[in-house]
Amino acid sequence: MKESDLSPMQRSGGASELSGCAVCPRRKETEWCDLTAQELELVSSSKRERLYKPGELLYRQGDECLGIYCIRDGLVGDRRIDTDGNSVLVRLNYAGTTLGYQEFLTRRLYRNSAEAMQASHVCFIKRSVVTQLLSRSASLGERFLRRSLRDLRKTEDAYVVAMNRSIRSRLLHVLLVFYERYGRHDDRRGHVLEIPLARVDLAALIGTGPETISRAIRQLQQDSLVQFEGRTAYFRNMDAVYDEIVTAA
Amino acid sequence: MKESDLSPMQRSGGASELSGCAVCPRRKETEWCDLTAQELELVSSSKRERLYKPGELLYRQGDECLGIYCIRDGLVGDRRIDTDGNSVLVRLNYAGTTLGYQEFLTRRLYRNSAEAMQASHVCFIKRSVVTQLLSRSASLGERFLRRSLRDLRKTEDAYVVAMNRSIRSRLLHVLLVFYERYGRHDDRRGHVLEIPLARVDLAALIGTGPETISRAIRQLQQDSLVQFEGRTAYFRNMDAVYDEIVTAA
DNA sequence: CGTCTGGTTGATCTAGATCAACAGGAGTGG
DNA sequence: CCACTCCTGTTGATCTAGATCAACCAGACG
Repeated sequence: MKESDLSPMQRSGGASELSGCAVCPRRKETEWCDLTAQELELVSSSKRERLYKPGELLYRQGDECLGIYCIRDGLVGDRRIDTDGNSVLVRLNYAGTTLGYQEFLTRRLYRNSAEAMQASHVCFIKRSVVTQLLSRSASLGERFLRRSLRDLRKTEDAYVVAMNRSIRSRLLHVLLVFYERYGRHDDRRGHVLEIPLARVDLAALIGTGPETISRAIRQLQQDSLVQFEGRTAYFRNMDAVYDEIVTAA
Repeated sequence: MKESDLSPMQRSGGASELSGCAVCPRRKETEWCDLTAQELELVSSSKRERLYKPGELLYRQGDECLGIYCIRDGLVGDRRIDTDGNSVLVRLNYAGTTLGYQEFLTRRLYRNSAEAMQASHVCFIKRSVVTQLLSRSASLGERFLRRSLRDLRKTEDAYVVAMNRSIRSRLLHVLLVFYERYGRHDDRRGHVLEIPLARVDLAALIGTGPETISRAIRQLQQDSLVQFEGRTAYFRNMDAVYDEIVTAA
């Protein structure tokens, strides 16, 4: 990638219509929720922000961690690629999520790549600033502790699910998770969901290949549980879906 | 289980030859490593300790969390059982590990059962005491943050491995982990390992059934990588083992 | 109008699950 | 001391979910 294509939308800190943590609509959901006005100003004035196109990487597995990323809008996946090229989506990070805090705090190299799954608006706060904040605000550390505990809990659950549920069941599971976040109930069309991922990524998230996902989808349609049209999913029988999640398979 | 068999070895806190956190050989490896003498006395005088036989539970998935457990000696597994009876060993906790901190800090019900995999000597510190310590010692919170980050990292790795390595490869992997902790190099017998788990539990750890483990073991013997005699394993060709771990399969 | 990319389908192969039998202790009780 | 059952582990036979390889199709894009 040449320097010139690097970032048509890149902006540096300071005053810009994109900037201003104080007015960031997501701030209240983040670890930064109880910073003082002064501290916010410190962040606002030093951060960099940027829009990423789908597929672009915020950082690459193995890179050194220079600070912390904060997703203002969009969707970013943690992707791990192992020695034989096998790629797994370890986790999805939604708007309002602080990214890379783990490597930041433990001072290690990034263990996953962070990839924009949708067009995403992301801020970057450099190490020195975060360090300052951590030393000033006692509660910030605690926020990160809670966050880490939550991530641990989720990863543990994902592990158990992966161990003993079928692909079909896991697919239903993630669809349901997506529905809770992005879904709509429309009187005409019923439960509708715009799936935020391409099939390949859906596959990587579940831990399989695109062919298998494709087949699983067809199955769900044949059993008239969920109907698919491109990236749009219609839940035909929500009760049956819930049933199948809690029960075996 | 009748009340009378419950705990022949149970001891209550106070002065006993088992007690005394100040002299606990494991303390330096734990989250409690930099408590003051006074704080240690507080813990020592209020804790309960007990020996658990293999198979016994410290607590049960779904139970309320009343405090924190600390493994002085032995081996304790976090076991998760899902609706259809499928049991998975999510993690192993070695001597010197603080157990149940997650549920303690988030005030939730236990999400896994804690089961002694070997005879284990375990201390219990009740909620009120831990809360006191947390409010006094600033570094204790940070220790738990680091611990949580480490657990997260490990679980994430386990997840990725489970997603794209074969059973055989995963078995080799855990054997190697065990070797690093329990293994010996003997001039006569080479690399020897006393496996700390029964086959069923080895299976639950890897996420399969005992039959499959049995076959995988036989395979490793046929390929003369590892030799087995009951719970003892002899690594015949350590280089080949490492090879297979880093390379594909 | 070719080429590319993302997705679907078909055919085939295999790792691993599942079911069933069995073998060696280890305890228990007569 | 033997007969019994219980428990753990091993083996065999079979079945299937899912991986893998290959072709193909439709829309996007230069």
